Amino acid sequence: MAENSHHHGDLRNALIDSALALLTEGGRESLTLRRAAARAGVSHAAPAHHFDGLEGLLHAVAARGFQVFSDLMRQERAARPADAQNQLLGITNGYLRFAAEHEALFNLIFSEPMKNSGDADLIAASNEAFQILSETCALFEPDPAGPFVNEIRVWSTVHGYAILRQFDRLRATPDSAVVPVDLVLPRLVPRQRD
Amino acid sequence: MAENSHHHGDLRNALIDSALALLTEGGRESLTLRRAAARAGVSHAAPAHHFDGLEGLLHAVAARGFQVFSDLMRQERAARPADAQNQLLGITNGYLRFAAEHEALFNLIFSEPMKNSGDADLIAASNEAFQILSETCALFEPDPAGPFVNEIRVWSTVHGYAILRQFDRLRATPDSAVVPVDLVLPRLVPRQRD
DNA sequence: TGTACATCAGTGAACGCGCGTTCACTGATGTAC
DNA sequence: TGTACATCAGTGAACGCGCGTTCACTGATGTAC
Repeated sequence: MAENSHHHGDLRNALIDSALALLTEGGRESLTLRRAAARAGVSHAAPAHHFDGLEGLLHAVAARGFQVFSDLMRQERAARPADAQNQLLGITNGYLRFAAEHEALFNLIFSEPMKNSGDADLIAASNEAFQILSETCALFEPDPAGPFVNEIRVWSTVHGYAILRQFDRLRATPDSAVVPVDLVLPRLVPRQRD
Repeated sequence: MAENSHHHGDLRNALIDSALALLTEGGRESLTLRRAAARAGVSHAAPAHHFDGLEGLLHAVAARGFQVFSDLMRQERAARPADAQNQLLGITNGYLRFAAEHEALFNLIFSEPMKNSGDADLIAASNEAFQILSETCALFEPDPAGPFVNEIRVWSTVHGYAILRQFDRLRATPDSAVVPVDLVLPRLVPRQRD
């Protein structure tokens, strides 16, 4: 692909990269189609060839966000011993790292416009992330109350914990220590080997 | 106060009311200073006399949001038997009702611009809501791991549960039943009477 | 291999829009005396 | 009680801004033959 070419080659991905950078630097409010285009070194009309408006770009960014999210969880899980408890801690650690290190992106993927998006890529990426959490919960005995109960318990807890941390609500007073996530997670029973 | 008066009388509160209505009808994106003014039947320049820009209005709306939040929790708690478990269920029910019935407002009060706001009213209202949850947790034995652990466990769980519900993630498949919150909350030990 | 041509991705000017903000103003309210 | 006056809350015109979108265009790419 020639330098100064009229054709970019992979503008779609370049725009998503630019959008992620804008998000990181200035949060959701500083992410616009025009800014993403400028940052990718392209005219402001160019994105229209790749995304269905700003919302289309947001969906694509969120889909990419879920991929980063999944990668972090898998990475943290792989770095730990294979027993259920450690695997779960890996997942939750990845979850919390994502919320902390990619705060604006984390907030975006769980924001209003991502509900019922209908965007196939986004739905797939989101399902994949949730799948990772689910399969790790499968290392434990199912809660007697029914299937999927453990998944929701873990997932609710870690998500809420991430949000409370964003608002610095994890300590009783400004002086006291933060309550660590290990103390907060439900205590599940590892599945018996047969 | 005369009809058609040049002076409104209680414009500040009227603007907050208008803002809440806009929020309910169209979400955060449809809440602007100009629209709130128009809805309150006042010129678009009037809000400047009462709020420090859009952000000031948002903070005031969020403070009011936390009051509604607190009221709902107290109301649900008061409607139940006095034992610890029922009181806690009341609180969480209020929490979840607020998230469901005032979704945009719920999302606003936990949104980026509300972090480190420095707005005294907002901080007070937010502390009050959290206080209600804390005092209800005080009906249970503290977790041996330390103070404030139960608070964070309950709070993380119910908050995460509310978010997952917004994204319809409380069921394993579109056909299966929603996992109810009672199964998800941590099982705490009621405090012994002395 | 070369030529003609269709397709496609990016350009740049132009558009209208709603936004927050400023400003001189006005008219009502409240206070001093 | 009445008058003068300061204060304050709301007006309406005007501003500049960045936004998304449209449109005719151009130049590169890819394909048919």
